[in-house]
Amino acid sequence: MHRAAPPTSLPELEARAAAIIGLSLGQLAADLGAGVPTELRRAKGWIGQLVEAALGAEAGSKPTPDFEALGVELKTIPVAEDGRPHESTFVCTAPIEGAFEASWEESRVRRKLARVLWVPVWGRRGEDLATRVIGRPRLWVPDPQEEAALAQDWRDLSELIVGGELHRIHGRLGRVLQLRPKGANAGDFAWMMDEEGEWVRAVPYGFYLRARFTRAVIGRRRREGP
DNA sequence: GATTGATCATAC
DNA sequence: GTATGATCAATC
Repeated sequence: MHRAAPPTSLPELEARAAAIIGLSLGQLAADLGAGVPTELRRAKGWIGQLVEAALGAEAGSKPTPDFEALGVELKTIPVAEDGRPHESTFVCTAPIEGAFEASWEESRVRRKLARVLWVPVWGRRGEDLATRVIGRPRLWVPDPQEEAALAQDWRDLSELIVGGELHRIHGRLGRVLQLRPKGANAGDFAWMMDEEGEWVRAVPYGFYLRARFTRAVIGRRRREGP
């Protein structure tokens, strides 16, 4: 797949993102010389990777922002016709004992979400990938209220991990941020410390943004379609 | 229909 | 295995 060179400025990135509004994923893939998977079930990250290539995000698996020089993270988000997100948004894996983060300010969640370029993609579940359409991008910097909500959830949830209260962790906790499994499958595990300080096998967790939070974020001052 | 727990692909 | 990119599918 052809990959654009990284944008050198924020206006350049925003111009590129604006230039692909209204394109179908089929058109975008063709422009980049890429094929279109027949089912997303076997290619869950494909849309994100396609938009990365189109906008010139760095490839690879580095724990750095997609647009490193600009400090911008790219997130595609599947949305319905009314602009509401269909899904939660993965942020990062949760820290395990031995690599926990002492403060919200130093957390990966905060760094990841410092500046996010949201690219909505219209489509219905099960819809042919090629016919889904790129929506209007939004550059998001959390406002003080949003950051406060994120920080509180992060602290509450991190406390459970650091305190080893693993049995209390489930997806219903958190107003805007939640902890959910993030692994290859149910057999996947991580070594974590329980309340007694014993190392135990536990499912690896990840932080996710709730869909209703993302909806509020990308819906700020929305006057037109996504 | 929304949500939670489970799952899929790829790079290094 | 850990990071990246997320959505699936059973259940509420």
